[in-house]
Amino acid sequence: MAEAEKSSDSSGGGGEGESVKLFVGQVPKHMTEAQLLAMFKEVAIVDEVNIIRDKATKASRGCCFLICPSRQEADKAVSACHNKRTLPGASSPLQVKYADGELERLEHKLFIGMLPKNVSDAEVSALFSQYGTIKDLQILRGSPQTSKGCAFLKYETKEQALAVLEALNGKHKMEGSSVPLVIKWADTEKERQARKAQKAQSQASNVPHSSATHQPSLFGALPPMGYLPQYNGFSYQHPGTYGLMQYPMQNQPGFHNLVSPGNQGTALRGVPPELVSTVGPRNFAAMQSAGYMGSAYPALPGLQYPLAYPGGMMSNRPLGNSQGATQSVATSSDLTTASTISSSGICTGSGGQIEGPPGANLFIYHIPQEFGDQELSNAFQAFGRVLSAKVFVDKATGVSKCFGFVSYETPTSAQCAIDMMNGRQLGGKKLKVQLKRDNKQSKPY
DNA sequence: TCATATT
Repeated sequence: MAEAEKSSDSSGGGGEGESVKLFVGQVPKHMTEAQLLAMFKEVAIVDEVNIIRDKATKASRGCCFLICPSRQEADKAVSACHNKRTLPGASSPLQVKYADGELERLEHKLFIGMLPKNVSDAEVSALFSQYGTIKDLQILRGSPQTSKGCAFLKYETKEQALAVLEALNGKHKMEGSSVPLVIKWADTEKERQARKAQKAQSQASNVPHSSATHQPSLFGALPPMGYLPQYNGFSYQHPGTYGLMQYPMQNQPGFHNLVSPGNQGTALRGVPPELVSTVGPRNFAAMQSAGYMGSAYPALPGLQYPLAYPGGMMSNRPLGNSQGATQSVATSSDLTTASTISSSGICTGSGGQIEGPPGANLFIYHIPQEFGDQELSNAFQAFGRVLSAKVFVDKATGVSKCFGFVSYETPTSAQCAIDMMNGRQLGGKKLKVQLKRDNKQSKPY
């Protein structure tokens, strides 16, 4: 209080002193923004603290964002705090890092597409240095003399990147090329992972006939990705969501067919009416079993992306970020909804994890890769009422990490499960079943 | 290999 401590203000809106957002994890849920601000101000200049809260309950989610006026200050906060101290009530030390997408934003990194195959570093360099100082340039190559037609480039400042975007994107043809360059902000790490996950998913859905003996997986029934996006170019897309649908293939008909009938009206929006009957629930199953999946769709017009990237010519990442809001790769709770959960009214605890009393919670390792929450729950329900079952998955790829938790109502059930299941062969490996470690020891008083 | 979370 008192001192008006502004960062080097200078004049109007120069592109200098960009503020930096940090993500902080392992923040005890009871701490206030004021407390956190006071704490972080001891090590760096911090303009703002925002606790991340549950949308519904407003409860702290145990993490927050910090806004620092410069990279220098942000780095001070990181080096002073990250893994350095544990706040009272937290189970492990503070995690302080650049928020998602922040590093990329600060690097002014661009993706350049539609480069000629035979382009040289010198040519690209010469062209792009007209607009600013190149800090880094990588042309993706298949062999030393052939490019893959794209590159990544970092400029010193955002203004330089904006200048080249304005000047060249979609406008400039390089020698030896018949199409103009495509220039856009490079994907953030998160976007890349989302893309990767989708690719993985589409690969999985491309093996139509492998389900002879085992139970068909949810994704096994999906048509290959990339068939729907074109329709977003028509007017079928809900107008209110159009701008956000950067990866429209998440509206997969196969997926939504597994959702309750009441949802299908909205689930299928974006699909032209004449197609609904084709991919509708009943016919879909028939097509699937008849092995039509590979051939039914390609007859549709315009199936190829006009460009290597969906999103095409537009460099549509604004200043901060945003989008990604709709980019859920099928989450475990979606799957839970979709699968037949009926069995025994188990709550698999999607969302907040329900813990049982002390001694009633299990940690399980070597869970078969293909197990989800529901399968885990099923495997352990013989020994008592399962309050929750959670398999941990890689956030980006959706791949199981092969460990998880099961919580029972009573320690007896848990012990029984250990006796019966520990060391039991399930899938390829032997399960390891043990009591979950208890993190919260004594209360501080 | 123990609940890690990005308004």
